[in-house]
Amino acid sequence: MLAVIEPISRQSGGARLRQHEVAERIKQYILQNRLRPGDALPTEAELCAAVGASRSSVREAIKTLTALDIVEVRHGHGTYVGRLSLTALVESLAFRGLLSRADDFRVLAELVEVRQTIEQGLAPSIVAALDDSLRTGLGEIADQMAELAARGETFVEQDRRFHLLLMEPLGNELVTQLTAAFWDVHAIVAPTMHTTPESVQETVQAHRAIVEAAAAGDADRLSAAIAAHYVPVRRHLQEGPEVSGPDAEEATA
Amino acid sequence: MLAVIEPISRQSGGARLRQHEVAERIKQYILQNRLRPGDALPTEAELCAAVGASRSSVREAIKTLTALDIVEVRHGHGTYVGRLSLTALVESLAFRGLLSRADDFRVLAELVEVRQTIEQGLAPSIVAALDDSLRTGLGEIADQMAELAARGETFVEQDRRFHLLLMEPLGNELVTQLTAAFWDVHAIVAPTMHTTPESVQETVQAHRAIVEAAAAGDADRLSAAIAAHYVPVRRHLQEGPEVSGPDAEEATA
DNA sequence: GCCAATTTGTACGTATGTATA
DNA sequence: CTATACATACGTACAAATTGG
Repeated sequence: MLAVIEPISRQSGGARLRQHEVAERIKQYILQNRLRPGDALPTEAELCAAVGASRSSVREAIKTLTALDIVEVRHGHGTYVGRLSLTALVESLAFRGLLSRADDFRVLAELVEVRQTIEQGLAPSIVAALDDSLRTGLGEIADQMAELAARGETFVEQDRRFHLLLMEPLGNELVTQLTAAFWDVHAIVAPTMHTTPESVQETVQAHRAIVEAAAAGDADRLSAAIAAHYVPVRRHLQEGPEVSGPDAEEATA
Repeated sequence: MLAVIEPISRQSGGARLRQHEVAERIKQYILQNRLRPGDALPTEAELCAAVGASRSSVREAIKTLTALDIVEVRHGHGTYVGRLSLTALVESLAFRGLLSRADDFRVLAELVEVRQTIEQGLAPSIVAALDDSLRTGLGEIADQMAELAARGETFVEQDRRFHLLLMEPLGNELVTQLTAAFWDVHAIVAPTMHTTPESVQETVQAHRAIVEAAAAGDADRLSAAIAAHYVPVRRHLQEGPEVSGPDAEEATA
């Protein structure tokens, strides 16, 4: 079972780091055995014996792969193939945004441009893949937003689900995950962004317009509605960093 | 200097892992001291003393942050703030692609759809930001491609530079980095993709058409040229996995 | 609920490789 | 070339979490 992993030759050409070699071996092991997310990996002790490295090196290699969600470790249970999510992208981009947040929101502005480009560009595909359940689903979320806004409450989770539901019928898992990732980054870097009463109403109306355009099956109208949706977001980002979010301690958690 | 980092209280609410706490402290240290990529971080020994953790925990935390390019370690020199690149996204997506490659190219097909959506969606902005140096730059790369193709050689690096140069004038660093990242993922998962003589010629012509459309300042024509550019790519992906690339050992390196 | 086995997490000491002065 | 500072690797011991009897 572990025969596929061969010990590392000390003098193997490139004098690279031990942990890198080990990480490569583990990736190869997953690929060659065609493992899937959730499948069990050898224990640390077995890996040490298999690749001929110390436990420290094996653990540091595992740490790297864990950060990329290639492997997943459960304390006291074992090591498994990870879900290969985009958590690494979220953490990396979020930290970049937090670093530049004090100066300006350039990173976030760029992110919004990417989000808008993707959503508008996929508008034709969205109307083509339209579905009754999707129509009603989007409508319900928009209704919930209006309700919550009327009560003076926020609707961050509804907003996230709305944009994910919009992308879901495309059947493109990467698009869905990128949408979620970008939304999460935005939420981490500027969580309390549009909370003024006016922009809340503006946002509710924008989502309504998107629902109606999608229901009408008009791609151009949908594209325009999406563009309008991001107008208040862009405006807040240009107003400067004084809107601010929580302190660094909580933001990175 | 290190006073900002406070020791970790054992009983601080969530009974989380040591290394996670340490990683958070390091991130906070970077944020609170407003460090920039390349700035020096305390040595491992100093970090140990500052957060009250052992070398093992500190090193594992650093490993996690290194994978996200939040910190960068130079052997025998020290630890520094990382460049915050998208290497983590590349590694993660590339491995996902390699995992599914044996079965199909679904992941890669999804990636191409995202690339095409972004490039087409930004076509209007590109023609708006057009520049003489950009025009000539794109033209030169296209010429090089044609030359190399005539000699029966490949032009992977030219292809990469072409698409990066196309995005550069937008001034959106995230778009540029995402373009590079997606291209790299594609190159890792399917490096020897379009090498049949016909598709090579097709690709050369496609890039020519993009240059001409951009030079003409016609956004719709540019969008169409980009769409045409991806047609042969999509075709190869649909043809199935038998085109194959290198074995797993080299692919993950 | 308790105990024991397995597995990962943390700590510490030591030696080695690497870069700088 | 020597000395110093630092990261890397190895090994051992123990703590914490999970599972099963």
